[in-house]
This record gives sequence, C-alpha cells and structure tokens, in this order.
Amino acid sequence: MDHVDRILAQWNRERPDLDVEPMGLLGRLARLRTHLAREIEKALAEHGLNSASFDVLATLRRSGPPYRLSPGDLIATTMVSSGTMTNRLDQLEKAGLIARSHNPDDRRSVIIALTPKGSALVDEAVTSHVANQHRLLENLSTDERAALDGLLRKFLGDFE
Amino acid sequence: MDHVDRILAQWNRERPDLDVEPMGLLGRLARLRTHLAREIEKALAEHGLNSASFDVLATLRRSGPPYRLSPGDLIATTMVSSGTMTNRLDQLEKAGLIARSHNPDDRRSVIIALTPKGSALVDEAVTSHVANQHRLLENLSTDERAALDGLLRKFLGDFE
DNA sequence: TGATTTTATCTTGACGTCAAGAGAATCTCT
DNA sequence: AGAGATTCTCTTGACGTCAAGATAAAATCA
Repeated sequence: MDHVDRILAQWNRERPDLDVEPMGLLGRLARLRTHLAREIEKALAEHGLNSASFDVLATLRRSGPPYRLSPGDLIATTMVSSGTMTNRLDQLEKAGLIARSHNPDDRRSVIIALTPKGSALVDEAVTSHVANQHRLLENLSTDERAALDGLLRKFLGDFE
Repeated sequence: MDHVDRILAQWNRERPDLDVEPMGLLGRLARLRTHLAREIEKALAEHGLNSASFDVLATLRRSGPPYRLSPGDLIATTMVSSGTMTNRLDQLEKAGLIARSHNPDDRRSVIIALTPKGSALVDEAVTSHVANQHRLLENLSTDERAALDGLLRKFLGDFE
C-alpha cells in the first residue's frame, strides 16, 4: 500500500465507473522519475552543472574526437526544442565550456565544440554521475534490473 | 539497438573505464517519461488543463465530499514546493475552478474547495485522461504491465 | 503570561522549457 | 538561372518550477 495505491483507492471509491489500473503504473513511473531526477541533479551540482548542461557536454564528449556537433545534432539526441538548445548553448558558451564557430560547408549551420575546460569538466562529472547511477540502482538485483530494463525498452519502443 | 543503446556504445568506446550499465535503465526511464508526459499534456489540453492544474483538481476530487483540502495537504501529495502550489492555486482560482476560504479552526490555514465548475471539469477531464492512459499502455500485455508495475513499485519504495 | 519555536502560506527572483515565428542559407525543380 | 520550398539557428514571450525568505498564527514551555 504505497502512495500510488492510496490514490487508486480514492478513485475507486469516488469514480467506480473508471478502470484506473493504468494510473498505477504510470503514476509510479512519474514519481520515480521525479525522485531520480532530483538525485541526479544533486550529484551534478557538485560539479557546477545541472542535467541540462551535462546532457549537452556529455553528448559532445561521447561523440568522440574532435568533440564537435551542430546544434541540430544535439537537438536530435536530447529531446529538447531549438529554443531550449540555443539557451543551453548560450549558458555553456558564457561559462567557457563550449565554443561556437561557423561551419564552412553550410553557412546556416554552426559548429559546437567542447573547449579543453569543458572536456575536463565533463570527464570528471561523468565519472561521478555514473557512480551515482550505480548507487541509485543498488537495491535492485541483477535480475530485477535486467527485467525492468527489458520492459522499459519495449515500452519505449512504442514511442521512438 | 535503440537510441539509448547507441549512447551506451559511444560511452563504451570513449570511456571504457566506466561501467555505464545503469545508464541504460535510467536513460530509458527518463526518455519514456518525457514521451508519456507529452502525450498526457496533449490529452489534458483538450480540456484547457495541463498536468499541473489537473493534479490539483484531481487531488481535490478524489478526496471525496466536500472536496476541500488545505494547500499543505495538496503539497504533500503532489511533490511540489509551497511556492509552486501557491502559483497553481492562483491560476485555478482565477479560472474559477477552485475557491479559497479561511479555516475557522486555524487562521494560518486556508481551505481550498472545488467550485461546481471545477468539479464538473475535472470529472470530464479524468474520464478522458484515464482513457488516454489505457491507450498509452495498449501495447503492453497484462503480464507485462503487472511485471513492470511490480518492479516500479519496488524501485519507488527505495525513495518513499 | 510572555518569549521562543514551529507551522502554514505566500512572495520574490532566477532558471529551464516550449511554441511560434523571424532571418538567413541551401536545396529542388522547372 | 530563378522561384519557391525547406533547413538551420536564434529570438521572443509566456509558463511552471524551485529556493529562500517574509508574514502571520499557533504551539510550546519556562
């Protein structure tokens, strides 16, 4: 009988005409994600980052040398709008973690590159971020993680 | 080989020293939640609501007659800060969906009540919201839903 | 009773996000 | 070559959220 169960019980009493079973799964997913996001923000804050800025730096870092992508590339992998990405890049540029330059092959386009400072920071941040992720999953067994990951993969497949 | 798998493959190439396995599960959870949240916002928008305002109205509605709770009660169930709740209540009051009144037993406290208009709207909205939730889960079998819900319940238990 | 602490709500200021649209460059197709 | 469609990025304005602090009332306890 967790928090979500209590919500379902209330709906069953007040609106017995509704089959609210899916609300349990979706509610738990949403609440869980909120808790996890807060934990992750806390860990990244120790490096002066939030998950928004980290996502951009991490996408550049894992793309490999020369650590350059266009804003459009970054938008495609991060699920944010172009306005959001412009804002993120503005902040990161101001902080000296990325640099913008023109793309000589397409003058509409911009090249975003990790600066040495950005590269060093993201390497440090990702190490502790991954350690934090291990901690967040520590109470799930190997089998449980595999089962959960498999179900999430299938579910996510419905949307992308 | 989904989007998240590609991210993990990149990290394995660029940072083979890291065990990024947890990132798969957590990444899928985060992406899935983003997709689901967008679908849910779309459905609620048809009633002039967003998930923030719906959550408040729904919490009042399912609490049962007389459909009254304090802001503190609402904060406790919705995982938002007091500032956020004040803002939500301001919007809902302006829209005529809830009304504020003083609690005669504790003058620090406020009573938030669903207006008839708010009550009618949330009853309509929750019906289509639940139908939408059924749609979002339609590609998962009964067994898969039960397994996923069970794992999410256990995982969520680590945080609340 | 009176001083202190706690509780409940609201205010303020900053931040991240998005939708809509603008501006500039490239592509397509005749 | 030229016109129109498309692509890429940035700008603007609105919104939701939070942390920190203000305000007011109630509870605690000397």
